[in-house]
Amino acid sequence: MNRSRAIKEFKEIIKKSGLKYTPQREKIFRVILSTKGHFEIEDLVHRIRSKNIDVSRATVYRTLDILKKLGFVNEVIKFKNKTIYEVALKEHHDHLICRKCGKIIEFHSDEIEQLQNKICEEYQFKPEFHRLEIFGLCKDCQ
Amino acid sequence: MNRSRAIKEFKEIIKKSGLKYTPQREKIFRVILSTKGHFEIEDLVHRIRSKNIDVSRATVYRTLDILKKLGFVNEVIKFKNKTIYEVALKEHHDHLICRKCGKIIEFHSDEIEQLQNKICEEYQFKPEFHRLEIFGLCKDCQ
DNA sequence: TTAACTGCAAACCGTTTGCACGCAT
DNA sequence: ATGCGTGCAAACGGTTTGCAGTTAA
Repeated sequence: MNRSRAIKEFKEIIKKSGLKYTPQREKIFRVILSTKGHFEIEDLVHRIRSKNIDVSRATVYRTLDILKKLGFVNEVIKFKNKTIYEVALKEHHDHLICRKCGKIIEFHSDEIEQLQNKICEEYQFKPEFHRLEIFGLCKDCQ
Repeated sequence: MNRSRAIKEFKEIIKKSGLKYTPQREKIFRVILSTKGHFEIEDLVHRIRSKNIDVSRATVYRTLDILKKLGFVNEVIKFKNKTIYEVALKEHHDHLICRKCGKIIEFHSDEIEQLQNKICEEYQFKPEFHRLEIFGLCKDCQ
């Protein structure tokens, strides 16, 4: 999905949810869309500050919460007490996380997804979403 | 592994690591071993308090850190800014987490593990440990 | 008009840390 | 003897919240 399409959809969905479409929310979402890969909220706040966009920290936190609930971002992991997010516009994937340099590599495996579904059936568990993180050393850090 | 065997091993390994085997550390480890399933540190502190064991909160945190480094406990997930641990005496497994009632169901799949290894090879990534969490609704909450 | 939203600063809460004293080795 | 470990209380840092003023609908 491209950027302007995403913003349009954000606007529609936010209104459909009975929420207000404010300049702050759009600005925050735009900055997030210009992010490649993963981000944490404090980085987002700093990026916003450096662009002289006047949105308060509190609003950033509150907006992230909405974006998460509406499915525009995913919470990837809590790392050292900070929450790391990603834009949810791409296909589902999982993560290889280098515990030395912190690099995050994305991958996807249909086979693993299928096995997960099989397991959920066994336990009569209704899966909604999942997270698979493999920690270790990347090529460069070994 | 049974409890007294685990404590003995803890004692050996902690000394081998050049650390001191203190009464506090043993007491904390005993309380953890008497835990079934998963726990969070504040619960642990309260359990310890209720048994009139005099160990400070700071020492509990510091000991958990050691236990984690030595592999006696695993950090399962950070949930609502709290860290959830589990005793690492059983075989590796993954988790189905009910987002309504919070129940955690454990499962294991050799097939998934093998696929993970295959993926790591592809990326020349050296895996050390992983976490697979499937969120959804358990049998009772659907 | 009015319910939602925002900015601010203070509060929150899990976790970490500096320091003086204590104890395992 | 000595250096690691402990308890205490204060600090930390990410996140949340109460409130008074503002704004989208």
